[in-house]
Amino acid sequence: MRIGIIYNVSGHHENWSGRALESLQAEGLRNGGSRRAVIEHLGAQPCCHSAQEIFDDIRGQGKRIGIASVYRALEQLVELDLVQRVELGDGIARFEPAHAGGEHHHHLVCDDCGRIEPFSDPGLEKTLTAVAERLHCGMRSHEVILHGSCAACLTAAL
Amino acid sequence: MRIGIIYNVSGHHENWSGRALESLQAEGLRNGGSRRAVIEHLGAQPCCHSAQEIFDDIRGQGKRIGIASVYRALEQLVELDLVQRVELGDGIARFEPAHAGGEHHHHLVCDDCGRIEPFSDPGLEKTLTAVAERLHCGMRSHEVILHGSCAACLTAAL
DNA sequence: ATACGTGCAAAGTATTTGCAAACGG
DNA sequence: CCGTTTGCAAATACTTTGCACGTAT
Repeated sequence: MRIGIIYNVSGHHENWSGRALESLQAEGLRNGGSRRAVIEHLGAQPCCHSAQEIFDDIRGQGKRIGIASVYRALEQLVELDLVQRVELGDGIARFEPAHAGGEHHHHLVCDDCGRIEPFSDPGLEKTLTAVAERLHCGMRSHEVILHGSCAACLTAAL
Repeated sequence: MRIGIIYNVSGHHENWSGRALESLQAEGLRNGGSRRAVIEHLGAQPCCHSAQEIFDDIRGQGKRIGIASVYRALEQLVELDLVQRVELGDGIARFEPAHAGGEHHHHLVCDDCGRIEPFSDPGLEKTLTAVAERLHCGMRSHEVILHGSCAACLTAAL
């Protein structure tokens, strides 16, 4: 099944791109066109996208870029904790800006229509922190995936 | 990084294999040697394994099996909700018996040593149910992945 | 000037598919 | 028997790597 995207969460960080570019500069990395294009693309997205989607979109803007550069940029950004890599169960890795504060979101995958719906829940975050505490593990990130039917498919099934 | 396994959760369902074989029979499916071998292997494992690991283990017992049969069996079992497919962030799909009752577990991935530690938490399950309720989604399964350091690596780092 | 960044093409893995032979009921 | 299941090999899909050339600093 093809997995698509539903944009329901509007609050993506306004200036994640700027922060990311600064972080790279602080690392002594240069500012070539491809990595910058990937960062700008990610910063404009409210939810996760695959390397292929990012590549296609950037090419669609008429820019010349290779898919290898997309993967290389993503790898570096993940390494610096600026990007979170997400695997939702269809064998394709997706990537989205990692937000430092409480703007974290998770994903609901609709097994009927394949769409991805982001959601967030403060109680869930608190519970996860408590669980990590109990396990005595140094939790650096976490990821929750709900599988089922999205609200739209549930309604349509009536 | 290579991801390995830590076996810390002992309570895997005693007779999952039997139930799975019955379900297949009820579906009118036949009982060939390869699918049965995959089911018996899964039933004996406390945590998730990749298709390649399952294949290697079955071959190691001297049985003749093709990796395509492993993938085909897993696909059917996932379809019937007898097996849960899990992706932990390294691009390899893993599979484990899906337990109907409350014996569900989740995964802590140690980013230092690569091991996978299963854990369970009743409070977490309740929170997830509540979240699904609030989202009005028909939740059929869910998956939580914690990334960080396992207790052993935290201790070693002192 | 020099080391890092990039595009392309080739290689590497994980997974799926085609097919003829083997097998279960 | 007849349709399912299987092993093998080939094909596919996603991702990584090698390398020569371009570019930022």
